[in-house]
Amino acid sequence: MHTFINMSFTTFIQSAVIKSLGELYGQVFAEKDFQINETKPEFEGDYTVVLFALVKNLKVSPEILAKNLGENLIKNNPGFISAYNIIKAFLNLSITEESLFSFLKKNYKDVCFGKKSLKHQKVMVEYSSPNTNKPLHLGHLRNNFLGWSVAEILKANGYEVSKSSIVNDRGIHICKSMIAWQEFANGATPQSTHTKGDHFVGDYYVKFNDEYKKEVRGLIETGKPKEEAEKEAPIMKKTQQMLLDWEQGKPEVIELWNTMNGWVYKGFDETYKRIGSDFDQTFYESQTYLLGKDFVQEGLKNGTFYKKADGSVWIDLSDVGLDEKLLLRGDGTSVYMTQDIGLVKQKFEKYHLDKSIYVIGDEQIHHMKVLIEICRKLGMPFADKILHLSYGMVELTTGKMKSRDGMVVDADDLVDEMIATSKHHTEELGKVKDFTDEALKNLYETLGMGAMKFYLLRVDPKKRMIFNPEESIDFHGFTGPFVQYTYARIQSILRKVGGENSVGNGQVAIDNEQWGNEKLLPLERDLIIFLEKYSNVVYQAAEELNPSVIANYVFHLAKTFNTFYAEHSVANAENNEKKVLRLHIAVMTATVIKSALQLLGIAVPERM
RNA sequence: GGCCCCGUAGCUCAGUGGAUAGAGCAACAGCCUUCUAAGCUGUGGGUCACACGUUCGAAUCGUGUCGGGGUCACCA
Repeated sequence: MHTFINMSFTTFIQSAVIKSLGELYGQVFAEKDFQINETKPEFEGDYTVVLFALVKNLKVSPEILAKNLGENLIKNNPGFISAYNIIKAFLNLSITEESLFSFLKKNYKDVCFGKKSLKHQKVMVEYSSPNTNKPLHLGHLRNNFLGWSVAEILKANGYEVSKSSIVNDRGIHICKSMIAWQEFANGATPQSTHTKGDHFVGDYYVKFNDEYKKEVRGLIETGKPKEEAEKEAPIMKKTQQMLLDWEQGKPEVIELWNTMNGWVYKGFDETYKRIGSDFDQTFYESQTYLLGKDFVQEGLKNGTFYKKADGSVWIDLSDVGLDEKLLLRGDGTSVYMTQDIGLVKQKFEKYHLDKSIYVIGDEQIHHMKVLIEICRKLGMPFADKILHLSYGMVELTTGKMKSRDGMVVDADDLVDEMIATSKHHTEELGKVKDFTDEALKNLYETLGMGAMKFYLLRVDPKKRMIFNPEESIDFHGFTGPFVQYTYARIQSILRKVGGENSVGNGQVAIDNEQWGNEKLLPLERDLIIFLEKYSNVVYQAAEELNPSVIANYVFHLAKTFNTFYAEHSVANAENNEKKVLRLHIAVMTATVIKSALQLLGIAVPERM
């Protein structure tokens, strides 16, 4: 008899316990009535049923309940549960080796292991969303990696995902760098100065702020109050005039705007290519900022909005604990919120989304709350399908990053540094001296980006994180390269065993070998049990929109394999059965590592 | 001030109702004629901010206090 388990072990145990309890006590329980945990390493067993809640409910002693349940579980599932033991009200269950073997045989080289089939639900993940007045920095990297990874995780769970970005390409801040360029550049261009376009424009944004501060200081010295000085600084006045000219479509302003944005886009494209960000749709605020005036009229008509004496339009949200919110200025121009609602509406109508996820920093939690509430009040059917995936700011040990003051960790610089560091480490170790220049370049990129992405994704998104620019990102321990190294070592084993024909994962011919009679050693058992949990981890990561769940899992997996690797030989195992078993474990570990890292946007090297 | 988030080892972080709270880094001591030492093993390091409460059981839930951050724009 062969027990074939077509669900996760935990799920199977859950339903088995429910069935047994029904037989024993004639009562129907749900999953929430008891807990299944993994058994602590100091005890015998693989999974633990925590019985305290049931003891209370059934009014029996823990010992008797555990004994009855343990025996019934074995009786009903002899192919799956081999033994039980009881400590206090913890019922520890051991899984049969037969189940572990059949699990391994079925899944060991399945690249889709852990992923779900299509569920016909459309999700849009909006991320990155840069301003076109400055280059990307460390905070944007967290956003980009998060958005990309969450999209992959959702795909792995069967969602149809499209990635989008809204480019913030208009407004007063864009005019600031335009004015500064007009005033100080003397016609310089990225080409003439050999500067990357986004950096070139960003430099003028900084220049604007320097000049503005200088002017304000000057005005204060002539006796003007600070507030007045800030309003009257000539460069600021010019900028405000430029914004008006832009909105009226003044040709020379539009031309300059197009030129400078073009420079920035060229720079962004380069960076996006290096960090692996891509988008199925790109929205430009210059094309969407007028959206939303229609629904304002509608809202006025049905009484959701109201007009003040100066003609401005508002909504009152005090009934849900929020303030009044302006939607249209007295002069009829719209604000950020108005545009945002217009774009949301357009997105849902055009793409028929089941969910729209916004990857935006936690400083905008309030804004998104207001946005959703207004949609709800307007009776928009998608109001509750909007999700704000908020993440904490990346702060430096020296404080917050400010583009205005140039106090930032620049994305391009950091990428360069990571790649240089991986080159340095690789050369020092000298293991890949036979690589071609092309292969070396790829390896440096794989490792450098791996270190960086893992570093930013291993932390719970909603927590803010602190980056110390003095200490560069590590390549040892809880890092991307650590996990990549485990993968490369497994490939090395496979090359050794598979000989010349082996070109990578799963290429060793072991499908037809006879094995499964040798008793499992503890580390072998741990690895199989841990591999089995991958499906649950992929599911959990999607539920929580949290890639750190994957990062933590894959690190633990690599760590466990490394311990196993140090203790037991695969290629020179005690006998052929052991060798075949360990090859199954090794191949599956590599398969899961590759799959998990892919969900984080990280590639794996065959050698390193 | 109102609302929201956070506080776990020297540092960076896991752990959200279960067994003696875990990793990595840093420090120290070991391990390369045997599948890659970017690795492995071990040692030291904790009033889980504090107090009270709920519970058979609390880092985890509730209330309060202290400390840090965010936000409450006719900026985006």
